[in-house]
Amino acid sequence: MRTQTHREVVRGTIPKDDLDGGIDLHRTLASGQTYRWRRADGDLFEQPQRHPTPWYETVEDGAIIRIRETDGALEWESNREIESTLRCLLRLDDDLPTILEAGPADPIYRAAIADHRGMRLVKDSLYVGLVSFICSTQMRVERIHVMIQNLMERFGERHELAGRRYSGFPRAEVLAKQEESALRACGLGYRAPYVLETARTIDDGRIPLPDAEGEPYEPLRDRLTAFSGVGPKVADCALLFGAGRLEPVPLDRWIQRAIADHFPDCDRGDYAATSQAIRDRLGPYPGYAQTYLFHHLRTSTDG
DNA sequence: CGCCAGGCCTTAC
DNA sequence: GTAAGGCATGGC
Repeated sequence: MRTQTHREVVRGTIPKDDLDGGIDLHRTLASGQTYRWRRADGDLFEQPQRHPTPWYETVEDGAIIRIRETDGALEWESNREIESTLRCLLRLDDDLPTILEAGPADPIYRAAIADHRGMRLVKDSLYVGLVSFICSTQMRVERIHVMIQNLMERFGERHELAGRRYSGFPRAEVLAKQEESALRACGLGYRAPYVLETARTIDDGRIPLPDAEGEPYEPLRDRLTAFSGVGPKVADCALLFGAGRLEPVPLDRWIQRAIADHFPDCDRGDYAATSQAIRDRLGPYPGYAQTYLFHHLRTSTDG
């Protein structure tokens, strides 16, 4: 696989004053929404101590992306202009205070938004979301990150900028050509055949990736479950963190626990009905509320 | 050792 | 249609 070498480093800054509610990169990129970022100093999940933060790095559509927080701005470096890309990927145009204030009055939700200021939702892509969350089943966030980083390093498009190497998220047509054993070697375990089958299904066009912006949410979620390894929960995550839909409330173990403890009236027995009940309960931006609850419960329980 | 992790698939009724 | 079992793997 050839490495694309880029010569010119392009830089820019986005003042935090331009972002309603600011941004906290650690909370946004290490909260189990996206697994395609690494941190230049090592462990993505370690709390960065001071500003400027270490660089967070990934590749998007042929563009290397390096970002960090300073006291007053979001700084970026790349091989080209990427501000509009960043605005999309990190949802920088979302009005965080308005969105979060519109959530429910319940104390657990209010505690969640008070403790994690600046956490934004991300928007990878439907494809990246599907592959990432097929890998997520019965797996801890930190280990999903290892799996996806392995896939990127072994099968992603390679780039070089200023002497540093970067890998993109592997394309479906590349994954489709691999052997199952090669995916197992990335640590995917029993999810390897699911990722392989989904990549092949997309690559050969058996099931086209739907346009996730122009269709009603629930039929869309049900359609995605046609992909191997994709049930309602994985489909919800792919739509929320990949496709930019804000309706889904993925029901994982943590959220099911939160429903039992804090919203017991929303437990309707099966996934679709419970999901709709909690969605109606969480206000106009259910996906945002869910993500704050998930991150809050997960980080306050296991430390 | 057993239990858990951003569940899904297959099989049995 | 719903209910069990199986599934890889590492951390605790």
